[in-house]
Amino acid sequence: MPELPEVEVTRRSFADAIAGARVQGVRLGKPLRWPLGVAEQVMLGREVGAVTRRGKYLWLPLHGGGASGGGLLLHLGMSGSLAFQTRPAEPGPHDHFDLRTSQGLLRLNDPRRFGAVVWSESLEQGPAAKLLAGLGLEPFDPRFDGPHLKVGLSGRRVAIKQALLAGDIVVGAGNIYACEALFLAGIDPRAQAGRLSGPRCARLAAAVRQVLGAAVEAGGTTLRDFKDAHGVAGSFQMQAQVYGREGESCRVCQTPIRRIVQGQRSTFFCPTCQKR
DNA sequence: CAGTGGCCCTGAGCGC
DNA sequence: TGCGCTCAGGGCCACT
Repeated sequence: MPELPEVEVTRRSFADAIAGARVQGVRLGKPLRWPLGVAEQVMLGREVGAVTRRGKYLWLPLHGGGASGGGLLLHLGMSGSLAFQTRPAEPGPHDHFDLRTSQGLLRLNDPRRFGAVVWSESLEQGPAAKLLAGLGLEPFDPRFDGPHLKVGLSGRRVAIKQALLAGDIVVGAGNIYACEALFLAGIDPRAQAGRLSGPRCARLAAAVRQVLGAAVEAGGTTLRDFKDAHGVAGSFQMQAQVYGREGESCRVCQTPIRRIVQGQRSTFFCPTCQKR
């Protein structure tokens, strides 16, 4: 479900509300992708700091407790969402992590359980460091531009769509936004990554930033169940040009949108507007 | 080292 | 109504 925009929208929706809260307890449901890796006792009484995001991960620093550092690294996987409630409901069958605090309950709901909540001593060490190590630049980092993309893609024989999705050059463009960015840039998703010209790399870098930025502003994409931490749905799906539109006509040239499979993921594109 | 595919799970939708 | 199949917004890891 959540790509960078959904994760960012989620972050913004509860960061202020939880900042400064004291941890009062933890509840675990079924196992997520990895074990939490810390005893509840370690977190009790700690103060929640400023929630940050790196790629599709959220970092929830937990200060104090004598031992100083530490925090929780969260990932929403394919079907995860966070809710922050001041009047907590009973946990449902897919509520697999609760952080009870003095200012409300942060709850992870994740039917497929590809998501994760992992304790780490800091972002720079422990499990967090390892998980974030291979990530590319943030799309809104000024260093992410055409030349950076060109260098990252050089020598790669995979299709540009798969190279974007890999996240080691630029993070955050998942299956929806990779398709949308390639449409916006007029690039065929099957084009060989390492063969993209400088100008096309520049166009693609701009398109990635534009699509992700627009999606954040629209509150993310709600295909079926994405909601922010206060239960608000996104609306970017309304402006999707290609994703999920197989057989429908291109909004620019009326050619039917095609769906193909790349690396076991669906790709949607306009065979007329997007060129190799 | 780049590239490929399996796998971790549950639920929805569809054809029969 | 029920069954079996396919597909779904991610990404780690083993293997070639």
